[in-house]
Amino acid sequence: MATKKPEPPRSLGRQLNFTTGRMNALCQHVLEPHDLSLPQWVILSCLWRHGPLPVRTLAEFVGTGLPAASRLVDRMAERALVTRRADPGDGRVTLVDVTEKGRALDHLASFYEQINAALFDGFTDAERELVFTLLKRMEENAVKALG
Amino acid sequence: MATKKPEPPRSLGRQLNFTTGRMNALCQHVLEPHDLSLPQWVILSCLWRHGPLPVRTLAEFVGTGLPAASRLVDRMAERALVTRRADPGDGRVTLVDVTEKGRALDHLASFYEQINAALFDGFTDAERELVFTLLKRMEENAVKALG
DNA sequence: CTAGGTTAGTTTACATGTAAAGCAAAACAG
DNA sequence: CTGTTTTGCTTTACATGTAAACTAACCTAG
Repeated sequence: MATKKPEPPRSLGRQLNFTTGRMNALCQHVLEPHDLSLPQWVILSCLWRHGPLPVRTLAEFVGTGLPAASRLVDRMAERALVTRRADPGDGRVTLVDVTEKGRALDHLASFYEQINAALFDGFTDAERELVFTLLKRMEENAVKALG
Repeated sequence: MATKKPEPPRSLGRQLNFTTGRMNALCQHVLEPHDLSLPQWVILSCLWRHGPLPVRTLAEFVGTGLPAASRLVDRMAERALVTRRADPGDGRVTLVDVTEKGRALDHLASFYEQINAALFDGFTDAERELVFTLLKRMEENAVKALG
């Protein structure tokens, strides 16, 4: 009956994207009841621990460009999770701070540990360390290859 | 001078997303001269090796839902890289096939090996195997945690 | 002080992802 | 055969990512 199932080649990119994708799906699944997306949680987790911050700092923390961070802040501000205000010391800087409503979610501050635990289920301590080490080395190789 | 640099916690999700993000940036960088995005390359690489295929099969291969795959095919059809036609045997199915113009790019068929090589630079064979094994186990754990 | 360059942020245009609704064809139950 | 369900795909609405253009504020050289 020839079940047309093209076998994908053994590609690192494929495996990385699939693993990361599944993990992000799991994150979204856990955050959904709280009406938070993963990038929004990252922003909040940054603000919970380090006071008001410039948009640039948030962008670096989230790992995206300024425009993406700016718009994330937009939406979160619309939902009254954060506020914007000009930095009194530097008129260019927009300081983002968390509101009461945003702080009310700070019980999610260590939700990522729950994800770590789920993904690392059955892993030895040495294997967990290895995962971080290997991923970091690949990241550095990618950066190097980008020139 | 207090360089405000919030230290992110040691999060697997963070490391996975950053490593994968860097690698995808590298992929886009390599594909850019050929006017191909990474998902578009994945579709083509599937069509190059296995004849005309239904949209569903492409979606599974790319790792996204049907709507995303359908729209990818849209754009690639606009650029005359692929064609759509109804499956003569099943009127519901849209068969996607690569055009001459699309096939002209098939020298990129093993471009992912170049990415593998760049990311694995300095890795022993055992380490490369380990990366696949560990990533696969995490992926399975994520799927399991999703229920 | 002013001119030019840099920096921070926003806005716009566009590619991609998901979820949910809609549609047409096939499969199935009676 | 007919009515219902399932399946495959598309469409729409929306969140997110990037790149490039634009604005505003700061910095620096003169």
